[in-house]
Amino acid sequence: MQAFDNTRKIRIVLIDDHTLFRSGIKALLQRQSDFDVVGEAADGLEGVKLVEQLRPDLVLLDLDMPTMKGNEALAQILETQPEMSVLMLTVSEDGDDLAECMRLGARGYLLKKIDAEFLLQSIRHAVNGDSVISPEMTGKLVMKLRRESIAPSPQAGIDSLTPRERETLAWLAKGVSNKEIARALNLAESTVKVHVQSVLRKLNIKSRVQAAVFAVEHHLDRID
Amino acid sequence: MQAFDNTRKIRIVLIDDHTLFRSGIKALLQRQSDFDVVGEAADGLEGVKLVEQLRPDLVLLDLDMPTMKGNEALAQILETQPEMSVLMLTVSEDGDDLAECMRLGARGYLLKKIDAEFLLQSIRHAVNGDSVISPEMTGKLVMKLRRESIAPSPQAGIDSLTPRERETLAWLAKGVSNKEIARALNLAESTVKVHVQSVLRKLNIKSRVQAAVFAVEHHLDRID
DNA sequence: CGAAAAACAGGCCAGTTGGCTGGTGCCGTT
DNA sequence: AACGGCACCAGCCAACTGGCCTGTTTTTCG
Repeated sequence: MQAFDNTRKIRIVLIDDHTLFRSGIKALLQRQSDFDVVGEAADGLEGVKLVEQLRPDLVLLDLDMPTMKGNEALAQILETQPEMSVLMLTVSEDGDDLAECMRLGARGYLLKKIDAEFLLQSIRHAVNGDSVISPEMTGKLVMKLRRESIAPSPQAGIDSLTPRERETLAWLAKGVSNKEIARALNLAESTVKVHVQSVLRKLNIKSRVQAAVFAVEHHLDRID
Repeated sequence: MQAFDNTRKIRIVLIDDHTLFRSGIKALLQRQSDFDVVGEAADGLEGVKLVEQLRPDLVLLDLDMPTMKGNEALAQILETQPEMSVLMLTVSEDGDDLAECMRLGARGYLLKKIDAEFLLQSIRHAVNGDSVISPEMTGKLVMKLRRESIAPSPQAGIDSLTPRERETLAWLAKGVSNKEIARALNLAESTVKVHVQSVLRKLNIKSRVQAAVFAVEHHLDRID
């Protein structure tokens, strides 16, 4: 279970745009004999560079930051260091934020309202390779799972859809008619029909109903 | 956040086939001033009856038991008391066990190797409506999520659907035409149309596409 | 039992969809 | 300049859908 060499301190990098918050967390972590905050950054861009330089054992990363959003920073960090333990530490209780970060490969997702002890324990879990999620958010993850538990589908064709086709599909999944989609996208109905046709052909399915189901199952039903 | 009336003790039922284990957990819980173990059972069958009699605030349920498996017991409990907080407490680190229990509606999934403090905290989280999962297992849940997919939604009209209408809806969600549904269910097409009409009316939606999306989002797209 | 609910069936009609052919213009690559 | 990909638009037609009508039979339940 103990995958981490516990004779060495856990080297941590802190990335958050709130200076005061960083100070507090840093003080809290430094009180622990086995933690060492080796660097901090106030935005994603700076943070990514810092992580690449310092190669810490763990990164605490805020989601809502200027210049580079936390999820982008997460993606960049994992691109060069796929095994890095990154714990998201955020105020966002949005299930989509949670899902996106975990899909990207975050080691955990913690809400800022957790208590100190939970944070400390979570960090230790994380460096040992476990995933941690705030209890308030676990339910949302379960919800995602329950919804998405049904789908062996033509995943392949999904990439071949053009932006316009995706957009049309998203509207289609709302259950509206071609005419209404045309009005929404400011197109002729005939154009919408062409797009729908393309979607059906590319996904190798037979009806718009199946297209709608496909869209829902692959989260393509949001219009951005 | 505090959904639970904390002036009252949390009434707990313990279901596990290992007597010694039950005794230990019971002793542990009784040491807490806010916990009260009101009943225990050595197998699922007995446990389900006990839960229906006692209506506790929370159930600790083992997965691996004789006569009735924990997941069956879970399903039976939730059938009569859908809001019951059931925490699975098991040795199984199988991701599929985890996923099945959470899909069925368990409030949490805890490994027996967790420490006492974590169990106590988890119980408190659970009665407050949060979901809890052993950190070692959270990663497996995330894995499931990364492979599968999404969707939130409202509507209580589900209950008003008759069995035949549900069946029709399930077929509808496959994307087939009324004629094909008729063939599948051995009905006249006109009958299928009536059922579809009823579904649209009862769910207060406008098109079969929306009905299909609804079915998928509510897991009504399986034909039993 | 008897009433109510559900399931079944046929038909009518306007509107929509699926599937097709053929056309225009734009853009980036070659 | 030629090419392919994308977005756009028009029109055709058979088939299907949504909505609504009238009924009958079966099931459910007080």
